[in-house]
Amino acid sequence: MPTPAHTSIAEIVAAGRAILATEGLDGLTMNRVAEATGVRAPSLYKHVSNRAQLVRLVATAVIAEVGSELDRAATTGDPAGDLRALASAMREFAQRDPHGFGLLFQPLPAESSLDPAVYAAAAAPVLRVTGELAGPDRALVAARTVTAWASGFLRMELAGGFQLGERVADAFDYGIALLADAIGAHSDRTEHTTPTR
Amino acid sequence: MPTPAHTSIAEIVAAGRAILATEGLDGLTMNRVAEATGVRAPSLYKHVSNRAQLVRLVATAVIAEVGSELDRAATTGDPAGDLRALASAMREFAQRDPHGFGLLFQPLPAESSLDPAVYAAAAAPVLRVTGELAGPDRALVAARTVTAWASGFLRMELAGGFQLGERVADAFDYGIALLADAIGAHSDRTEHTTPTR
DNA sequence: ACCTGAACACCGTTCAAGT
DNA sequence: ACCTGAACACCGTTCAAGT
Repeated sequence: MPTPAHTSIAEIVAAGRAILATEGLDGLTMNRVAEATGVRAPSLYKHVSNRAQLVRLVATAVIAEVGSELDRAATTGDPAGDLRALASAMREFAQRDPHGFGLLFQPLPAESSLDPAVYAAAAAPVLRVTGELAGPDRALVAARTVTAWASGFLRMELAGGFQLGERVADAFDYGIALLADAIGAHSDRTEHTTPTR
Repeated sequence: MPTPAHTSIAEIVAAGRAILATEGLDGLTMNRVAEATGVRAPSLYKHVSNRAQLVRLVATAVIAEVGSELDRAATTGDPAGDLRALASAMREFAQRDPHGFGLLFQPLPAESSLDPAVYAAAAAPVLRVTGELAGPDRALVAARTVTAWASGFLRMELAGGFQLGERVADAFDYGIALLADAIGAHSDRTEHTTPTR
């Protein structure tokens, strides 16, 4: 007589997501997840192949969350204002859930990267706004520039990497204003003589 | 009769640094370091207080290396060219030693951050170049913007985070050209009516 | 078909005992 | 004063045995 499942992949990932937020990546152990799902550790292997895959699924869940918050944030109407709103939304996420944010762009065990569809959905609001600012041909390179800057800034901030004085918030404001201005100025939409060298 | 030391803190950190490069952070175990220094794992605790401190010392060594490479890179004469050279030097380091690079800005066990003097030395060449581009008042915020962008970009690249097509190198070139232009344009040195809003 | 306890190889770390 | 083996509590993971 088959035993009914006491847990599920969805419950396991949700438990892992919660444990990551409260206890960090080191606290995300198979035993801890098993305890949270009311099962023993070996049973988890009926649902995930190993801890690395579980971590990858949790990271995908985090990316989906960030994407939906970005989606809600970019509603200013003004593209430059939207870009600022996107950056602020990322910063709020990072400060609310530093462990979750820390899992983004973690060089995960090379085998397989994250679900491309989830990745694309999270990138969509950024691409939409940079497209409005820079035009369609430069939307992607501009989105990569903004995402790289924001993720790098926030990671440095969370890691305590700004040690040389001055207010960190000033550097954040400077950075996003600089990027919004420059990306708009380099648009292929408003001008056709491009000022690149 | 006292036993002479078979190893030293310098040898331990150097061994850890080499193991990090070849086997990654997960491979940097106390046993592995002990083996490389010709000693048993418990003996390491006469020289470091725990693995977290050893990892922190290795991270400090990595930062020092990056700093010295940045120092050698910024020799173009032209500030914008120097900024590009700094970014390229960081990219070359990241590609040559992804595990070492990955340890930069890792949210380390909060207790103590890295040695501020080493950190300041590594930041110095970036600050010098951004100072030439943006003027002394904006040198720090500009340096933070460039460092955030470069570290975020390279981390995303190493993590396989650029999944939406187009050449990654194009996005890198776009980003550094945009930053060099914009930081120069926002200088408090060449103009006194600042175009910030 | 899923769950379990027992087992294995590995961690980091402590500590009494050696020299 | 430093090094060692033995031990402890913990990992991730496998597997035969239960239902």
